[in-house]
Amino acid sequence: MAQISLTFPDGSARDFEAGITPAEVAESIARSLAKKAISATVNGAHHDLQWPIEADASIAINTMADDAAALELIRHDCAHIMARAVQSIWPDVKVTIGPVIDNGFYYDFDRAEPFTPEDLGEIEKKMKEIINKRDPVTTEIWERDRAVKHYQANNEPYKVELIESIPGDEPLRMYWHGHWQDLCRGPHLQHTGQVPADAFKLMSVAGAYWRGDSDRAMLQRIYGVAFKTREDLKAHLHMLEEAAKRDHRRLGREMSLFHMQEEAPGQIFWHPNGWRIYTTLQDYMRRKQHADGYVEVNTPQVVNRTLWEKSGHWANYQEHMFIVEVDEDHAREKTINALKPMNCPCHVQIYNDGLKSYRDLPLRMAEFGSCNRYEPSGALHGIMRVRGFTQDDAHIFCREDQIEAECAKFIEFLSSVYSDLGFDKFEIMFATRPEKRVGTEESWDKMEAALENAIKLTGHAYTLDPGEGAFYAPKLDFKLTDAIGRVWQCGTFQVDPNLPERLGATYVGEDGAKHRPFMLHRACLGSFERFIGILIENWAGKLPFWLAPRQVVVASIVSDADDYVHAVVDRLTARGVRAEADIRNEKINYKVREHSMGKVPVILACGMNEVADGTVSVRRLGEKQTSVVSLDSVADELAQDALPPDLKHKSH
RNA sequence: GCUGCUGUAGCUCAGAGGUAGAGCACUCCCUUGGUAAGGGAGAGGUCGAGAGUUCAAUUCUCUCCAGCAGCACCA
Repeated sequence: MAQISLTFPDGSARDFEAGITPAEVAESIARSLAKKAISATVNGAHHDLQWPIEADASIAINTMADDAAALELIRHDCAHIMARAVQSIWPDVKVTIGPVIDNGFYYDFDRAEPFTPEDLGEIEKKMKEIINKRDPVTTEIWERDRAVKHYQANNEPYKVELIESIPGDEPLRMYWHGHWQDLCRGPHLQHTGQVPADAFKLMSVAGAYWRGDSDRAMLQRIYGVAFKTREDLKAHLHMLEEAAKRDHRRLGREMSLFHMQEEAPGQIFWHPNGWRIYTTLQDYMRRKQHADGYVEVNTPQVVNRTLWEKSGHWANYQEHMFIVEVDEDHAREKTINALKPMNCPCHVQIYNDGLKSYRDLPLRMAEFGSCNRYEPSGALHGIMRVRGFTQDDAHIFCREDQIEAECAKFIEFLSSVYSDLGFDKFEIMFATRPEKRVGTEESWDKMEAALENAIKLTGHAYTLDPGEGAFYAPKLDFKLTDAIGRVWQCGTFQVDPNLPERLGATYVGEDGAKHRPFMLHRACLGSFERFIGILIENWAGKLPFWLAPRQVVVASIVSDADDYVHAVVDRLTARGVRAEADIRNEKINYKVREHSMGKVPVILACGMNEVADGTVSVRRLGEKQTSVVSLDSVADELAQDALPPDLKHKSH
């Protein structure tokens, strides 16, 4: 037997016979280690204890103390145990795949009847039984024909299809959890009892297409979460509750920001409070863009189909457009229009009106463009994914040699906006030429180099996203991270040589000849609607003072202070602070509770002491402490707080 | 769009084959209270829409609409 040398984490090495398994290695070190072992890391790869090692390697034996390995195995074994439980309750259910995902796992089943919430409880119970059996997990490599025949005989067509899609030179690995068998690349735990029986929970069942293809069968996917300990599970469930409390749909209702109703699906009825956030944000963006050299325009909502035919939207985007047919009696025919789903074709119309010189470039044309897209009903989600929205859209018309500078300028712009809005962390995805594309290699080289150099110029890190560019040019996507670690793609910067071509945009160059400009599509927030949703969830409704729809409530403690309350409100209003009076016949406790729950950042309480001294009692949201301060200094402080960040920077 | 679930008062939800109930919110009265719910009274609903079964439907069935979760989509 050949000898191999295995190197341990402490740097020591020992010789073993080739073909030894990590389980045997662990056994040779200590009995107790062999019992505790769950898997091995061999040459950096996650390795089953039962897989033989044939050559020299580095090896580490993993136990439950190794978080990454432990969680992966627990979740993966949980998926198998769930599938086994399902098949033991309903033997005719067909199994497919069951991978590990963030915090848990899922498994897709084919079953005629839907799983109900009660079914999930029953499955959980069965899973616990299986875990308590401590059935050994075993594995074998099978010949392809044998595996196919096996699954054909067992009426598991999805497994047959899976096998057929695995390349011929890859070994097919089978796993058994007790008598239950599954095709799986592994690794797995040693026995089912290593899965903590009190640290998993089946969460939900939902449809999912077989192989992610909407033309294929709809399967039933059961989602579960699994952890090492019951405490971890409880912490996770608690976190989900906290996340649900930030849900912008819930906060939108509680704070009376907006509502939606079924006569206008996917469109928003903005209430005064919500619209104040919207206009404050829009005013801010307008100032920022103006300061950055943009001109602002506005273009039509309803545009004849002929323009969409020219732009290519009619051919490529029609199913997402609201079509408006106007029956013009006198014309004896219908005029077909579409609500604009994007602003770009209209911006080219403004560009095309009159001759443009190279001296006009770069021309940065911005519009808070209201767009309508007929999104599939299942895609709608609160104000985050809607059918009517407004983009902070702009198109920069420029020469090819200006792309790099414009791109760098935009990255700086976006970085400053995100930081003003409370997002310090964002990521740049650089999407390069896809397989199906138009244009010469030389032009792709230039466009990609321009974007890459621009990023480098700004000193930001970026992630390459190969092959994900548009068919005509590369692009950058900007993803920000919110307060609870979720990632949102909002900003985008897209080079476009295509649309100017289609719509015949030109400029007169230094040589007196006509040239084709490039068009750079760019957005920072994406859509105001979605971005406000993100802001609400990021701040859990407690928006920074300058963005808060209701900034100050001045509350009377006794009604003799009512006149003073009004005077305080007037004083603050004059200083640009959004202040309102609460002189209702309620106790101060009641008022404090209500406005705290309404997420009003500052409550100023006024009783007879304050009236006498010309002071107010200040209570800031989230703080129990109050302080009595002179009205003059509070007015100064709040007036300063109410300034949007761009104006604040100036005044310092 | 697909699969499943849901739709009852402004909100959160209970309910039953015989045309509905709670808490909070709302209105009025009492109370003037010092930092997260003072007390009392009152008003408020075509039970998502349409059709069917039935003596009778908000309840059962079907269709549609909308919402929720996930999938697919996001040129």
